[in-house]
Amino acid sequence: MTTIRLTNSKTRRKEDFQPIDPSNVRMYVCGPTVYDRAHLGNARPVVVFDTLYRLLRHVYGAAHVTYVRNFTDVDDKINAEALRRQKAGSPGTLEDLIHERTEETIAWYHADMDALGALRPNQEPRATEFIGQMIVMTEGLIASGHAYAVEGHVLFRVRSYKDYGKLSGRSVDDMIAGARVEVAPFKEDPMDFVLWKPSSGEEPGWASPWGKGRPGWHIECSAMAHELLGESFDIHGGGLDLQFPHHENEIAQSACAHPHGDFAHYWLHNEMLQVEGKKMSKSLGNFFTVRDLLDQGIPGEVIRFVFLMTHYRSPMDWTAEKARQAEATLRKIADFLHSDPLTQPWVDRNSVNAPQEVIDALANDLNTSLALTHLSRYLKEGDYVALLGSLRLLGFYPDALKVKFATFAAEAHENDSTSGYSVSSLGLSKRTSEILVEKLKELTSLRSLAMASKDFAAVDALKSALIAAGVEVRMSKAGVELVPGPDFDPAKLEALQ
RNA sequence: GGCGGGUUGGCGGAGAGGUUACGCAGCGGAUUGCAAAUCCGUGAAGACCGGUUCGAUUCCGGUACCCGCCUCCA
Repeated sequence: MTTIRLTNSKTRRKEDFQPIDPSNVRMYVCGPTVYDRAHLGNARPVVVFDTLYRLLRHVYGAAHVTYVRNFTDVDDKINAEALRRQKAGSPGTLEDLIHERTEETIAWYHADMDALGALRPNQEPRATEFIGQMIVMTEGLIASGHAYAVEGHVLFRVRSYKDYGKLSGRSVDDMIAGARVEVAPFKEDPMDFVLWKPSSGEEPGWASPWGKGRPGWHIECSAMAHELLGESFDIHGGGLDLQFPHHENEIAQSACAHPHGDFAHYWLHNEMLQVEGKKMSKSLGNFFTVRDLLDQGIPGEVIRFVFLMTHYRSPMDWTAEKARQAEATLRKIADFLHSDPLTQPWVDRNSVNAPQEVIDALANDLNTSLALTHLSRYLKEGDYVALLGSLRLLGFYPDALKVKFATFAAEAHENDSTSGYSVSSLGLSKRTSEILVEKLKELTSLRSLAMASKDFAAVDALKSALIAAGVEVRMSKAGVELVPGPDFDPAKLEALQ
């Protein structure tokens, strides 16, 4: 069996992955706060852990992996948006409006992440469905002396957990020395963090032993991971920015609440995303969502491919140039997949496996970049089976690639014995195809005239016009081919009429 | 200030203690009415200083620079 090796943030080492129970490998990944469309940075951990999920399913069997990713639907930004809508006259209670907002955001999230080829996790719990468990856990922490209630708040007593700071390599004393946070006066220790806080009149809240309130951010993941995966599970993932304080606090809560378990055995953190060399931020004006890219016509497969080009523990720079390269490669792959079926070996697409070297690349701490290198080689060598298996493992669907990326080609060919036209059309309208064929005929006849007269002016004029419309023009002894490229604009083509 | 990560050829980006990464771009050639596409070939690297070693871009230490986190942003 393939041994998966993963860099464990907990030990700062690359380790052999040994599941607690190979018949039920369990992974928890911190999901989004559902207050708005997912931005591109949100998508990186989704693709990273989707890749790991697919690898785990490959190695242990699809039925033996449980992947949980939460939706954080308790949040000040959600409340603020709901309140804004209420004040703008939307009907319904504040709770209704909050629910409406989170439902709509979750639907967007699903649509956007589906477009990236990410499998849905086995479970996607929402914080609001686990408030009871959070309260029970908080009560337990108070009872065992790890937390204290004060002024409607419940705070975790950081000093009560000796390993606090171990995951992120920080000491409580150092952090206090360098702290820039304003400290609430009722905290015993400046680093103590909130498990429960009171809700004011217009904020959503739940009844609790400490009055009407809502949970702190960190407790939800501890409570849901415990409920769905148990006291100990295998992998906990998320973005590097969550390592501190979020994951540190999760560990502290869980370890103290469930002293017999040891929470997550392997912690994985993906590095952050940049855009054209800079941090993506609203203030720099380089902030965009996954939906923005999709709407610009950049397919999800391109986004996924660009992500996979960079190792997950390196910062990834999103650039237009990378998107261009990724798209060019996907087009080549699609053209190859779309080539004459008779030249390709017959395989059952749904069962073909990736070559071992691709599995090995992923098993070596998710070396997706190396996996893509292998993939390019299969393309170059025309190894249909290896390519198909690799695409599947990496989360690309051959049929979708063909529809989105395979070239439409209108081709006129002639030789001594035959001449004719062939059209292969995917994803273009009938009208566009017809115009393309018309232009092809026109170009072909102009060209034969020019070949005799040696006056190529008319041919070149038509050729330039086609190129301007984003259509690649290929002329050879065998005939003429028109291939709409990435910049193809049907409107410009039609204007040539 | 504290903590963590990084620095590979024009650009992107891997592996491996000694032997070509690879992709894009470039250059040369084949091909073409001209191009495009395709194919063939090709130059170019390991921030800096020191150590370990027969040998380091790869291991260890230091320096410089860059990035992130410490602010309920993945």
